[in-house]
Amino acid sequence: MNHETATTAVRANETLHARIKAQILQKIIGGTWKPGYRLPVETDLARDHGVSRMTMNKVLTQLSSEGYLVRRKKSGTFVAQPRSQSAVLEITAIADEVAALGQSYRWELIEQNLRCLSGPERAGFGLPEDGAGPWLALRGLHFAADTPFCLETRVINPSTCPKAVDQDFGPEPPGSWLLRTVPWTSATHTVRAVGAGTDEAGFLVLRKNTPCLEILRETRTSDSWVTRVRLVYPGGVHQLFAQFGPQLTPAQASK
Amino acid sequence: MNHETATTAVRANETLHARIKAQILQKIIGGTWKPGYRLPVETDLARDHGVSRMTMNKVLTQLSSEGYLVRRKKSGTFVAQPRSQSAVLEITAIADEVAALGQSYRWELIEQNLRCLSGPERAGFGLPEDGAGPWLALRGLHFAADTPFCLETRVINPSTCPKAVDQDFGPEPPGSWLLRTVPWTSATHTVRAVGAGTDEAGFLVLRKNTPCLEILRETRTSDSWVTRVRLVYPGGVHQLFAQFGPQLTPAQASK
DNA sequence: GCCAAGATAATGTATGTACATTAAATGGCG
DNA sequence: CGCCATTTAATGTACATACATTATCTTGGC
Repeated sequence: MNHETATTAVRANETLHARIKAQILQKIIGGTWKPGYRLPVETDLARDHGVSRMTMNKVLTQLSSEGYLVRRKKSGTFVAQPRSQSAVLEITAIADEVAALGQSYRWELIEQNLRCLSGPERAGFGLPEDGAGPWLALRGLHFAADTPFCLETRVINPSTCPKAVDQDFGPEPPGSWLLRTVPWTSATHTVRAVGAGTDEAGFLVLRKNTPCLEILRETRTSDSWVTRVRLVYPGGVHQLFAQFGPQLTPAQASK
Repeated sequence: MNHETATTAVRANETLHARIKAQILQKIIGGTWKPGYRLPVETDLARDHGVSRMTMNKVLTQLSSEGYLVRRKKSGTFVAQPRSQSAVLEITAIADEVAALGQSYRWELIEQNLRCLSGPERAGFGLPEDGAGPWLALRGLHFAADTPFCLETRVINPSTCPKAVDQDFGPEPPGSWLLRTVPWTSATHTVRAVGAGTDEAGFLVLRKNTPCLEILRETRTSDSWVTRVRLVYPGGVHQLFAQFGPQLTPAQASK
């Protein structure tokens, strides 16, 4: 039955549903199927991939429980809207964050340039010394109720996100724009406590050396990075929040 | 076939495998089945619960992918070891953390008392004013290579963990002891940047007001809290690290 | 032209069966 | 006694089938 089209014949030895899951996931994170897109019905997908409905069901159920798809009876199966940024660590798009506090939000662009970075700048983003193409450098301030709330310093990789170069980030901050524009991403966060430097203190209206939370986030698509951002929050004001059950990474059981 | 024993007849209307999953999970988080315990084989469990092997397989597969169980072919199915603390946010048991850096580790107990807390102390743990039973109050320092690395301030709820009262936390820090002792837990983390207070600065050998990461963690079993701990790390030294794909909390798909 | 009742099309759940995979247990042979 | 081949007991995967559930669509009555 399963007649293996030429394209799928490549990677063998994984399980059947794992392979199919990967194919579908590729369409989602690659942006071929955009958020909201309704995919073919289960039975058709099963037929197209040459598997039984049960197997396709397993794939779709998994993708749904992982948050890539949303399924509704009778209506069909849809590509999910990107969850702002990790439901786990509640670092939401900053505008949402402020809105959640019931305060008015404003964004102010400070710099937008396609340029190379200085050594210290590169170090601040954890970027290597070598791959030094010109990048889109951005900086801006987020205000809540007219008080500066977060200083954002960002680079965008123009080779993975060329559209960003022509975009004007005056009206809309790059975070939410990227969220809308770039398909699916995974992110890495690093959190530290730092004292406000001279310019941070200036922008955030703090005394120098006030403790601040620094969040460094690297966002990637499949294999190259899209953007790196450093967010500096006045320490006491902001807090991260995370909740866990025992989950992920199956532990070793003793014999 | 499914003759519904008196005990299981209680909660109806959930799906079959959800109910069975809940029953098994209860044995795990309740501690009836301890970490490392080998559970009956799939076919027996299926028979005992009056369902098909496939259904039981679904339950066990899910619990395994959620990290409660570990399954090995031929060997059987085992209750997983509690994953130190959230594989997600890599806040591991502190000794592991230091070991990962390849440094020698030492723990030094400062205080261990069954007593009531002062108002400010309670506030520091985010505890309410009312429920003010006497608690086990602990404080101690973690050293890496003979440098103080983290100041730990903790309360343990004696009503959920009575054994802790008689335990001597001189040799072993309470974090890892609890990890071994208390069955399964979920945790809530709050992260802030603070300036070192007078006593923190003293213990950690810092100048007052040095930026520090403060991690407040509340650990719970099913419905009451077990312990609350405040960990204060010198800012630059420590960093949290978290990696995400899009996951959890299925998003709404547009129609 | 509106509303309600029923049909329908999609996903959701459960079962039975078959065979694959793997690592432990076993047994025989040197 | 120890090693290697074989058996076997457990989980892992895939398929076919049946029926349940539910939101949408359709149809018929007024």
